[in-house]
Amino acid sequence: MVIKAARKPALGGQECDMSGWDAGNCPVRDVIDRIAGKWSTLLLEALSHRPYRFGELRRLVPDISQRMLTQTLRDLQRDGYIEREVFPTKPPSVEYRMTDLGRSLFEPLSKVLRWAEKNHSSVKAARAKYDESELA
Amino acid sequence: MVIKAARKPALGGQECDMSGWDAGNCPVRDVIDRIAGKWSTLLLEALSHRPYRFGELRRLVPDISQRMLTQTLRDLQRDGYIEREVFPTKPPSVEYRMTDLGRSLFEPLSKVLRWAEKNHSSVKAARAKYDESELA
DNA sequence: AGTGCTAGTCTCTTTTTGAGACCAATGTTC
DNA sequence: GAACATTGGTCTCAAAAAGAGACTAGCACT
Repeated sequence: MVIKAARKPALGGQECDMSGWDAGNCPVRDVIDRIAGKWSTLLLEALSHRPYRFGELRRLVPDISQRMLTQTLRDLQRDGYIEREVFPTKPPSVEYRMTDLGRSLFEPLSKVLRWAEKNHSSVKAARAKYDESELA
Repeated sequence: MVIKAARKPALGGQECDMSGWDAGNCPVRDVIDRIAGKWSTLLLEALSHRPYRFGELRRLVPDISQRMLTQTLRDLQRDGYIEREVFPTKPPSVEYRMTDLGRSLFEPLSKVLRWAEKNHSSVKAARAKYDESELA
């Protein structure tokens, strides 16, 4: 067929293995989908430094809504990355702190964060280039 | 870590200086927000193995809509992680392949993916525990 | 002559997110 | 002693994003 002949040969010459990579039902997605949220990494980053209370996190991340802060914290807690402790103070305060599991996740995750920090300019350059070529 | 409350946005507009961690305006967020999408990591994982065509990716990830596949690929391309090449075959085919920048990103990212794979059971256990305690 | 392939786009509906009011109990201020 | 702020949320409604599915074009195959 013409299409196959004209196409550039694929790398490796081996059909994708995909062993352990079930797109529809894989464990990786089950975990990643949760920490891939817009706010999850941000909160994990914050809580990797030290425990924070709800209001502190809210001030720390000014553009998160209370609703999403509550929800994201609850999701992270449910997956076992952070703990929630209520202190019976006068207005009861709530503290969130990272668990061992969370710390273990944050170790590789922080490397992606550092990559992002380091390569931000390359990404911005790529965007500028793309936007310019699209303009034509 | 020092938390600065919202100050008057001066010339630069940078408000939060938390030892290199600017919540509101930081390069890390600018990069992470894009690769934190539901489908981004999945497509990067696929394209890390070998180049794929649009339809191949669609079959590979059956539960992505064509709309989101197009959009996610375009975002990844815009940020410079993947390249798009059109082959003038009879029904024109389009191939997507990872760039050097994409590969450089995928190196730390793949470690998170492997963490997810390895710790899936811990996360599932945490969820079960949480759900049970919530039920009470 | 009908069907399928290609890589999308367009529209419509459903889900997710954001903005902001509201809560109850206490503490501080005037 | 009345007003107002602070605690960690929840609730509602509007806006944005995502999903489902129809539609496109030219050509190959049957």
